[in-house]
Amino acid sequence: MSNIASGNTIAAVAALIGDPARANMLSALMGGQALTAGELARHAGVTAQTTSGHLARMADAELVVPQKQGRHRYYRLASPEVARVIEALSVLAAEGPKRHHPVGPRDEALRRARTCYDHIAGRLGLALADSMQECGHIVLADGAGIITSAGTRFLAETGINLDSSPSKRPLCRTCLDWSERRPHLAGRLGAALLTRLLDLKWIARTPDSRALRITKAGESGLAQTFGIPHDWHSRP
Amino acid sequence: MSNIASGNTIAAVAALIGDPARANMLSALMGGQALTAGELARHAGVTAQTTSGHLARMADAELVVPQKQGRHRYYRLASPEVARVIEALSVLAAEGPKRHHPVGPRDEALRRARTCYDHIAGRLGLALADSMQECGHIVLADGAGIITSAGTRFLAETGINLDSSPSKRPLCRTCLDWSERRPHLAGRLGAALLTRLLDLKWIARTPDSRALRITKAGESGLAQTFGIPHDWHSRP
DNA sequence: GCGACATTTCGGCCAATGCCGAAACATGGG
DNA sequence: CCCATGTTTCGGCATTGGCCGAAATGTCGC
Repeated sequence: MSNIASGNTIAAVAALIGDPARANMLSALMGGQALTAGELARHAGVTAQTTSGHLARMADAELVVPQKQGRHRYYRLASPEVARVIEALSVLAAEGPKRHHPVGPRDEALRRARTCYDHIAGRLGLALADSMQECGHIVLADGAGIITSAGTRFLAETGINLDSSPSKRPLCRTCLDWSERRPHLAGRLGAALLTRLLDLKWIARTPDSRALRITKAGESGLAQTFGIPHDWHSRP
Repeated sequence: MSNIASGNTIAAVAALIGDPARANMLSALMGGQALTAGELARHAGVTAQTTSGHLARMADAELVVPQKQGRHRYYRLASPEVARVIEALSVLAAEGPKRHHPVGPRDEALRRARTCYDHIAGRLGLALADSMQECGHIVLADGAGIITSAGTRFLAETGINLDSSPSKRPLCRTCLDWSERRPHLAGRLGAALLTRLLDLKWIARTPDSRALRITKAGESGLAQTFGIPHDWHSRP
C-alpha cells in the first residue's frame, strides 16, 4: 500500500481545480494579470457569492493570493508552480478525446499572440524563440534553454533584465504552446521579455482577454531587433 | 469572457484526478509499472467494484490504458503527459500548507532510490545526474539538459540506447525531486538509464513499492561507471 | 454621514457521485 | 466440467458540495 497521504493531498489540489467555475477562474488568471473577484465571477459564469466562496477556498489552499485594493479585491495565481499545473492539464485536455476547436476570430487573435501566465505565447512567442535561437543567443533543448554569452550581451543591449529575481526560478525554460504545439520561451527570461516588450510599448494587453496586440512601434522594433519581417502580420 | 470550453475540459481532467481513490491509483502508477485492477484497489483503499468504476472512467478519459492479460487486467498511465500533471500536482501539494511528513523507514527507502514513472528519483537519481554533469556528459539548465558529444560516447559505451524512441518525447529533461527538492534526470535519457540499470541488475524493483534496491553488483558498477563511492550507501 | 458599488456570510435546495452488497461475467486450473 | 479467482454490472444509500436569494460588511465619492 503506497503512501495514501500524498495521494490525498494531490487529490485535494486537483479537486479544487476540478470544478468548472474554479477552472475557468484559474484559466483566466493564466493571463498573468491580477483580476478582481467580480471579473472572475464573469469569467466563471457564476454569481458573485458563489465566486467568493470559490476564491476563499483557493486562497486557503494557496492556489491564488488575494490583494486588497480599495473596495476591490484582486486575485492572482500564487506561484509559477500553480501555472505549471494548469499548463500541464491544458496539454492533456487538448490532446485527449479528439476535440476540434472551431477557429473563431477571437481564437485567431489568441493564436497570434497572447500571454501565458507571465510570458508570451502564440505565434509571436514562437517567432521570438526561433529568432533568438537562430541568432545563437540561446540554445533550446527539451523543455529548457541555455543563454549563450552572445545572448547575455544581446539581452543587456536590449534592456532585458534578468538579475532582479527571487533566485530559485528557472532562468529559461520552455512551455508547450497550446495552439501551435511547439515550445516557446518561459521562465525568468520569458517573463523579462514580456515585461520589456510591454515597457517598450511594442505590444499591449487587451482588456478582458489574454490576447496581445502588436503596436506600430512594435512592428518596427520587432523587425529590427528580432528580425521578424513586417509582413509577418499578414501571414497564417 | 474567456474561453469556457477549455476551462471545462481541464476541469474534467482535474476532477477525475481530484478523487482520493483515483489519485492514489495514479500515484501508484507513477511507479511506471502496469498494475492490476486488484492491486490498484488495494492502493486506493476501496473495494474492487468501486475501483472498476474509477478505472473505466479514467480509461475513457485516456488517463490510463488497460491491457488484458489472462484473467487480470493491467492498467498503466496513458502517457508521459499524464505523469507530468501528477508530478506538477505533487510539487504543489508538497509545498502548500506546511506539511511535515514524518520520516518512517519505508519513506527512507523511497528517499534513497525510487522510480518516478519511467526514470530514477531519490538520492540515487540526484547522484547520477550530478555525476554525469560533473564529467561533462550533460549540461543541465532549468528543467532540461543537453547531451554533449563526450556524453554521447559515454552513453554508447555504457550500453544506454536512446535512438529507439517514438520521436517526439524530450530527450533529456529534468524532474523536480519530491523528497530532495532538486532536479534529477527524466525524459528519454532518464528512461533509458533506468532500463539499462535494471538490465544490468545494478538496481532492482521492490514488490508493491516504488522503492529501488541497489544490488551488490550495482554498488561496484555505480562506483566504477558513475564514480558513486562505496560508502555512499551509509551516508545521509 | 449617505447612497452606490464590491464583496462576503448565511441558509437552504438540489444534483452529482462515491461507496458498498449482491450477483453476473470471464478465465485458467484441476 | 466445475470451482476458484479476478473483474465488471446493477441498485440503492448517504454524503458532498455547488448554486442562488437575502442580507450583512466594507469602501469610495460626495
